Amino acid sequence: MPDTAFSARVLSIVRRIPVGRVATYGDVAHMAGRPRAARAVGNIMRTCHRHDVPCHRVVAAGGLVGGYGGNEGLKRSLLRAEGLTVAGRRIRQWTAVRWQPSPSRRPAATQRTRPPV
DNA sequence: AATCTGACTGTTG
DNA sequence: CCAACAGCCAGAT
Repeated sequence: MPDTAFSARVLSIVRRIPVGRVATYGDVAHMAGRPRAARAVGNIMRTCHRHDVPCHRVVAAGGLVGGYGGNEGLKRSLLRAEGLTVAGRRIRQWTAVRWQPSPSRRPAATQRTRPPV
């Protein structure tokens, strides 16, 4: 994947997603400044094989697991290994595990690093 | 520059 | 709930 400003922003954002939390392709696109580039984010994830980028924490809209290079089972396993519960293609406790870097004005105080199990 | 390709998404039937 | 469709976007040809 090329070394563009967009992909660099996307990668740095994905790297910040905490263990046990997830963000949608659209969320990442929005954080990267391209609200409608969800599909492009998916393409970046698809071609990013860096071990320091937790691409399995980037999921589809509505709490769906989404794709993973034809190995969605592995993606589910990785998410479960981080404490998430996955039923079929859907992630449980969706609103609780969805990562939002700045939900309000006091991120640190309200921010939860791990889901309430 | 034009076209094709999807780890996407919202709408519609 | 599922499938088809139509937008959308960055990257690769």
